[in-house]
Amino acid sequence: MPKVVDHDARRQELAEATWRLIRREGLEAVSVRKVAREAGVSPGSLRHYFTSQSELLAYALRMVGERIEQRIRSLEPGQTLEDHVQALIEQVLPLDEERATEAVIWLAFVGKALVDPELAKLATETHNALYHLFHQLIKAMVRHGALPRETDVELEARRLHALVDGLALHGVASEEPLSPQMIRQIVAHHLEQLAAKAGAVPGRGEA
Amino acid sequence: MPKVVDHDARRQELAEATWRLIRREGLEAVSVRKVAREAGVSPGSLRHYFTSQSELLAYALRMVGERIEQRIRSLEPGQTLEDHVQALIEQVLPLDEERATEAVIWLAFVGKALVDPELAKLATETHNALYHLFHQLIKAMVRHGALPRETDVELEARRLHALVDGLALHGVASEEPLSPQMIRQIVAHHLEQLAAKAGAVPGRGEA
DNA sequence: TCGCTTATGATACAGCTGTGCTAAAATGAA
DNA sequence: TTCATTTTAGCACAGCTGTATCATAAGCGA
Repeated sequence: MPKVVDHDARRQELAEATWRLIRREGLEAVSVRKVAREAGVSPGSLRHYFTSQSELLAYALRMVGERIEQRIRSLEPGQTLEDHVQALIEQVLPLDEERATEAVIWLAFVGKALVDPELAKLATETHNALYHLFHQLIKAMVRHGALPRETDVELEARRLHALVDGLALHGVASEEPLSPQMIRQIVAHHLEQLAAKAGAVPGRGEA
Repeated sequence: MPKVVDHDARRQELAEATWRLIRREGLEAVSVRKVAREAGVSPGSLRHYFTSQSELLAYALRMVGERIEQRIRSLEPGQTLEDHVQALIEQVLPLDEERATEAVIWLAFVGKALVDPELAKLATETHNALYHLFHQLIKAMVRHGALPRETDVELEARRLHALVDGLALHGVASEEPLSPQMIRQIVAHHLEQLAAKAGAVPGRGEA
């Protein structure tokens, strides 16, 4: 009989069990034994796939990033540029259970990365990747005339980045979290306000 | 010889030791023994001031809130309303070591509150208090004509709140944190942009 | 069939955890 | 001083932690 699942698929299952655990009980609750129990395997077996706990955690975090990345890549271009930008941003916001879980995991890791140099490197990678995305979005919108030509791209990218991470945080807050509707509305409003001056300033051509 | 310090002062010292520990090693690293060692007392002694660990943590978090609150209260009104608002917001942003420590503590607690119902209640209180402050600020600015009359106060308060928490997060990020200058600039820019339409729309009087 | 690799399960170890308990020390009033 | 209260220190308990080691079991090419 052939192997039911291969090595990588098993690692992914274990990572998903880790996600569920983080989502339910937080990152601190993640222990080798609990993850194994959650995944329905023995602790010794888990250890066969991940030599150390940090290796498991790093893998679990990396998979979150890849899942988001894949979702973004498979996003077909929207009607207008603004719609597309909104759709892109919504991929990293806790608008459904799947993305809420990702947000919780992400925030938990960032919190731990504040003091764990090992995870800090990984967290910084993801952080910078997201900033880079926002930077490109802003730049593209300026290029297409959706944003004023005098827009400070870095400033707006950092502002959008902070807003999005803040919304993610508030969207998964324990009590009375920000509703998906409100989150969407805030993002839309932010993009509108960004573009406001583009309409007000008629000089869209060369100076 | 009279008592060198009284009961409450001792509790405060222990809370500050807890802060230092959280700042240095994270919330997970907080154990009864470590806090006691950090404060230079025996674990048994610590237990005399705080019956349980959660009582210590709750006290430590509450004290952060009170310190911020006191800083805000002792803030003398700025030259313009915009300056005052900026100064208020800056009290909760990691612009120096003291406020960075507060931000780390706050974020650590929020992370833990995601899964700990005990702390969730306390975290929600602080969260709501900050939202309430922002709500009042926006409302005051609208009343003073610094913001357009048609401003959606709740929306803008939530947006500002998310932005501020996001900036706090990025300001204490492990590697290449957002610089205080950049944080200040982003807040100032946000407030300017908020006010932009107030100037553009001349109808400041009755409709 | 044999033999090798991979996978699994179980156990053990040292270390840390929160908390409870007990006895000593220090303090302050009588 | 004497006495009662507060404060401190230390120890013990049960439980959980990451990790290492080992023996068993399963899969699979020869």
